[in-house]
Amino acid sequence: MNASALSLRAIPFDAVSAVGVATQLLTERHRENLAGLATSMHMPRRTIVYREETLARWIFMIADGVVKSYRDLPSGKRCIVGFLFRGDVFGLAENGQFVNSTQTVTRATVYRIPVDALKDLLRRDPDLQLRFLCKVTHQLREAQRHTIGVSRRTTAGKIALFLKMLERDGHWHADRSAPRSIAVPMTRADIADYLGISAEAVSRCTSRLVRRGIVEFPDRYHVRILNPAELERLAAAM
Amino acid sequence: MNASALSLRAIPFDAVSAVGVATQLLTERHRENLAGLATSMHMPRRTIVYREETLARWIFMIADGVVKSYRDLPSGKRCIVGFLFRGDVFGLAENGQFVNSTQTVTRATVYRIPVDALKDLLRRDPDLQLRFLCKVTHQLREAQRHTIGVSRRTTAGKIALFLKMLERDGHWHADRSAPRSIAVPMTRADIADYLGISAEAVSRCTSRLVRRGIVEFPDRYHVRILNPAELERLAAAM
DNA sequence: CGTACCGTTGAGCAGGCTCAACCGCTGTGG
DNA sequence: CCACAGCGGTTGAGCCTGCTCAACGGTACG
Repeated sequence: MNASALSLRAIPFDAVSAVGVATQLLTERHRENLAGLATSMHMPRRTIVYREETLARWIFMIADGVVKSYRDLPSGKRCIVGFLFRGDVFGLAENGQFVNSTQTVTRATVYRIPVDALKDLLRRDPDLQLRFLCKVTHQLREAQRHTIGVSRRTTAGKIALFLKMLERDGHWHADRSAPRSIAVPMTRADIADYLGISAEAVSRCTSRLVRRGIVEFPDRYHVRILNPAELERLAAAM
Repeated sequence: MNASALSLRAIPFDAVSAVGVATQLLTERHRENLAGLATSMHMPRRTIVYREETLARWIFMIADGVVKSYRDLPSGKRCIVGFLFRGDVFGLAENGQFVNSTQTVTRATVYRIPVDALKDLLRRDPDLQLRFLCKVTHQLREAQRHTIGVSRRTTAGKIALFLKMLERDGHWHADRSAPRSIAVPMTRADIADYLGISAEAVSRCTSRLVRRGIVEFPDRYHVRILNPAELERLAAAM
């Protein structure tokens, strides 16, 4: 087991030097302890990790790749509550059941930890537990930011905010050889379900952004921001 | 200090008998330990508890009343990320600063706990900390549900979901003498900012619900659900 | 008693949804 | 090797709903 891939990224409770940047919360010792409980799983893209309302015996941590957490509403509409990246945790249960379904967006490496064993470890190691508390708090704030993004009136504002989120959260797996090129690993339909708009609206809006010279798409799964100031303005505008 | 008012309500990780119902997470011992650190504060309605980006030295727990957590966007628009009720925690920091502003919606009793002292306590008492972890996880799920609500297309669906949330979360302070009458302590503008719609849309929609005989408003701050099935249908319909 | 603010309703407009067609790519089977 | 089906993405046409601006009544509070 390569424990160095076991990471927990978040902005700490306390003030640190770099503002607004997620850092690695785990020490080498923490990672070794967790690695003792974890099973590493490699998954091809579009693999269902688990389905909502099934028995939650494990907690998952992402070593690499992207996972989406979603719910299928009674109407048949799908709602993506979050994209999860390297250093994120998922699978926290309610009443012993998963609340969302999760599926890999890209090829992914995921660590699976039995929930009972993790609970024991957290009870024995309050310092490690505090880091998990920090991580969950971080994800709570991310969820709140997502809500703010979805409640934006204009489609352009939602898309702009979404691209900035990808730049912030997804840059750990971005292509290093092409600076300022951001990976967009999900489909347009995924983006639509995440932002609460139709896939057509996503497509129309990105096309307009391209025509206005604000961004460009080298290929379907990468975007380059040409005019950050204008994108920023769109994101800020209500 | 009346420690019995110190509560932490959430749905536990593990399976329990009553599904979907938040329960008290703290034992008497936990409450006493917390009470030793906490200062009780009584606040009139519309009191700012703290402002975003200020130094976060305390964590807050609600003994009674309703608090809103919000952010003012650059455009001047206000976005309410959540309403907080009895048994909720707020003030979890990022980089030593509060991320949102909070204000009381009703008269409220709030416990203020120094963050350093709480951290020490949580380090000494891993079992208590696990309960806080459960609580934050619960609030994360609430935030996700909120996102799903906001991404609903129709105003009627959003309002219906909002009323069901009030019925679920707010019933601890509902008027016992008028069964099935749900307290709506916030203004229409608050509801609008929470749901990401205009105050006019809230007003128009509630009027229509009244005309259709689905709900009635005995007064401005209470609602009675006359046709739960129809409301449910509206909430489910996309 | 006056003054705000909250809530409601109306008129007009714009933006996004729905339905539909079309293109390009991929994988599959004849 | 090619035909075809399926999916993801894009674009167009028309409709609908919620936003904006505006006016007005009621209530709470100084």
